[in-house]
Amino acid sequence: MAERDYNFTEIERKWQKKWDDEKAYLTKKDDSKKKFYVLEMFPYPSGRLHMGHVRNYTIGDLYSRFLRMNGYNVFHPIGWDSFGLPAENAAIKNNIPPLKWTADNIDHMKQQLKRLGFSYDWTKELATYRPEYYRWNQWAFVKMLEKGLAYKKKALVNWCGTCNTVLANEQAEGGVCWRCETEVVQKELEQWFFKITAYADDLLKGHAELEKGWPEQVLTMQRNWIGRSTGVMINFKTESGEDFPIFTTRPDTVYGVTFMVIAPEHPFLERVKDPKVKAFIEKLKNQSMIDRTSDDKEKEGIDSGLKIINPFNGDKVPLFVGNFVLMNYGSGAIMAVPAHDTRDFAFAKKYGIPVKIVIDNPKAPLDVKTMTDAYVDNGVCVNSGPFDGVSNRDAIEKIADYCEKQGIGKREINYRIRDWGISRQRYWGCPIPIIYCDKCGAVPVPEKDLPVVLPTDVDFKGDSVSPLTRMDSFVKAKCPKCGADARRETDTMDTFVDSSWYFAKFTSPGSKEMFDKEMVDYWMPVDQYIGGIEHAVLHLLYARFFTMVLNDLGILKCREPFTRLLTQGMVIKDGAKMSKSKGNVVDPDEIIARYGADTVRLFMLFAAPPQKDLDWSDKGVEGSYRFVSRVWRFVNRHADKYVKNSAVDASALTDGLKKIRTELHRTIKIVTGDIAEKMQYNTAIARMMELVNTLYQADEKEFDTEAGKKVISEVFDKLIPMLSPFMPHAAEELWETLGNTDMLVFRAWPGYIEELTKRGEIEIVFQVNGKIRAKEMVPSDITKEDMEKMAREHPRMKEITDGKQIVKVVVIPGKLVNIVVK
RNA sequence: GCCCAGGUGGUGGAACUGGUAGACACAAGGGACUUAAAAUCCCUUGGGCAAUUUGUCCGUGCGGGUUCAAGUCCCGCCCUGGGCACCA
Repeated sequence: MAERDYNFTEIERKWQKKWDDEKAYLTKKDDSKKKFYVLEMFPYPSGRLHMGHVRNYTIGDLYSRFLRMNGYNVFHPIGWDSFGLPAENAAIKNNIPPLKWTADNIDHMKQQLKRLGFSYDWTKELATYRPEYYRWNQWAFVKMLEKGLAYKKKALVNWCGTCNTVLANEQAEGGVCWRCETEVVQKELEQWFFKITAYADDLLKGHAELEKGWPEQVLTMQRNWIGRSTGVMINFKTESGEDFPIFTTRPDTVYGVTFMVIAPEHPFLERVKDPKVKAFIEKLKNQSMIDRTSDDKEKEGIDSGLKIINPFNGDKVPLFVGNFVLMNYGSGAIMAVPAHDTRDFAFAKKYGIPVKIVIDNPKAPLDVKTMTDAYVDNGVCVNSGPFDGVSNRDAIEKIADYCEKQGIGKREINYRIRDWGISRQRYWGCPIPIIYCDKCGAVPVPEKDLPVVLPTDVDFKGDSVSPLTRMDSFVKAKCPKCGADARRETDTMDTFVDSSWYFAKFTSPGSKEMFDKEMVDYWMPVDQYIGGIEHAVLHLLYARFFTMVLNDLGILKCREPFTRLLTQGMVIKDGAKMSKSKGNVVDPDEIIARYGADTVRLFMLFAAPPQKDLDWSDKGVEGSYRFVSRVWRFVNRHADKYVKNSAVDASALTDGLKKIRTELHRTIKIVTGDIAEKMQYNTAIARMMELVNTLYQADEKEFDTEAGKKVISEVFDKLIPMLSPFMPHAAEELWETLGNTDMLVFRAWPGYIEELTKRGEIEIVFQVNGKIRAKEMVPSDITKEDMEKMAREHPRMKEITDGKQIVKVVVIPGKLVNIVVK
């Protein structure tokens, strides 16, 4: 048969159109099948797809196609996370309206996704910048307001001077902006917050459900971020008898308090008159958070001159102002026990504060004079009044009990996580549906008036102030309560709000309610979510929070949105993440033009397992192309021998054909396992490459025999469908070449016959004292006894063991014989 | 400092619950085809030593250990990547 060129451009276009025409990926509710929701994190429409996207979506697509072929009703949608700063920055810089910029980018990237042949149900496409989407942001906001889960407060917030907006704590980790890495400063502003702290415990408890399906690392990161700690709020007293509460996790050390430390922002300090202390407080307040909390920063403090009284022993101790105490955790002040806390110890040494031991080491009694560091291990209470002699572990509970009984304190749980600040002083986002009235205050926009539409006829003056603030037509409004003239909120929502529920919206993008109940109940939760690990405490935490809130509102049936999570590695080149600044970006379009989408997809799956970083290699891509071409050539060369559904007569096979058949069935078995259980696509491909190598090495003449034709037909019937999730276009074309009229996308995943996966002959190893001394081919059904006999009689083995005493013989069936001699 | 993950040829990466280390691919070398090149197909390829088939020793970050047998398990260290780090 004449060999055809592998014209991938034409082939790929042809099949993309056919899939479209046949509505191959359209999804419907179907109770006869098990549902499976596969989702990749939706992209921000930055303008062009990058390799990270291609990898992410290829992994999801492979899995979707595989599951579809295995009889699942697969839901695989895609959309656009299309609010956010880049659009606005582009507007300021190039004078393109954000709406146009965004819509154009979406158009372009959509074409790119289509060119890659991903099996999305495009009828479910959504974009967060559309009013019909974000009106539900607003609706949810109002609901949360009603439930007390959204509120406004004046607070110290993270301000990024480059982005000109406030950031949530999760977005300012390490004191820098998550987007542009500018150092974040603290500003006091009126801001809207979501009360994620109310769900801190739920978010932690939910982890139990996720342990099977989420990477341990992500759960750990979330656990650390939430930072639950149990302790006691103890009421110390000021000299004038006022309460001075502090939170501690170590009530067992309360008798060892020799000073207290308070945050510089604490209102309690307003009474300080000493100018030296006041100056110090001002200095600290003006330091950025990164300065104040960076690890190499020395702990600094000053004696405020005020004294605090310990309710346990009446000790009167100095109150210091310290740079390391945080206003927004606990009560903004701490008790300090230098003898048993390393930080307190260092601070006490620096400022000459006494050290008082209250937990002694039973094995080696402590001495204040010779201590060089705090004693932080367990021990026995001393100098602790009625608690002397109690082990400090027990004392923690006993002293907590005592506090509660005496009314000088109570048990409390504190969290590190703070409420989620969602106000952004930017234009290109979802308007916060609030109207400010002088009489009625902040009034939510009534449901019937939603959505508050973001005006698109805006004028960027080139400054970085949100144009909304200057737009009278937007700002001026009537108070929904009293009808008086009022002002609209001009801040927009954090774009992480948009992405906190989009996965559920895919189930019914056009619904009249937030979701179509039937559809959302049917599809949710997402069974397999795929994306980068960088969202571990951002998107993934927010989305869980939102899902819980919507669950409590009765809108969602599930409480956890993502049953399983795969965090895929980055695509790197020359040892670094692909980025414009490093100049190591590879453009997907170029590679598709040169090798075709199937090759790109194959390479993405072959070069590394999904969880690991993937090293881009031009040569490696060529290798993938070579494989696609090898398959192409082989099938075309032997297409004329294909007989559909021909039954192989096992007894009529030559050894060569038998081997091919065994390898075929083995391959199906291994590939199926690699995809379904291990999610290890690189080895699945390697295994198929081996099979193709076997086919090439076979004696071609055999394929012309009757038996040969049947074997080759069986190979095609199974190999080509098996390849189709990896290289869908080429597989369809080859399938059609064979004269088949059905499409592989509707075909079932090939099965295998267990009996046929067993090789007739296997190689076993003979060892002496664990060292390999000989190898032999034997029938695979050889008995243990025969193996041992062969090993003992093998001339080489005899030679080595000759004259030595055989201590023991270990036989592992089908593997090896080890003769142990002395 | 603490908690994870990892360290395997020149390279990316394989190796089931301990049982032939290096699958598959890239690169390199050789051969076939070709006027030539590309493409393609085939072969070799962890290192050392000796050699005719072949034999033999070393080898999965380092040092110990358990075991008939260790990349895999245990103990101690080194390095890389990631997370957490004044949260009281």
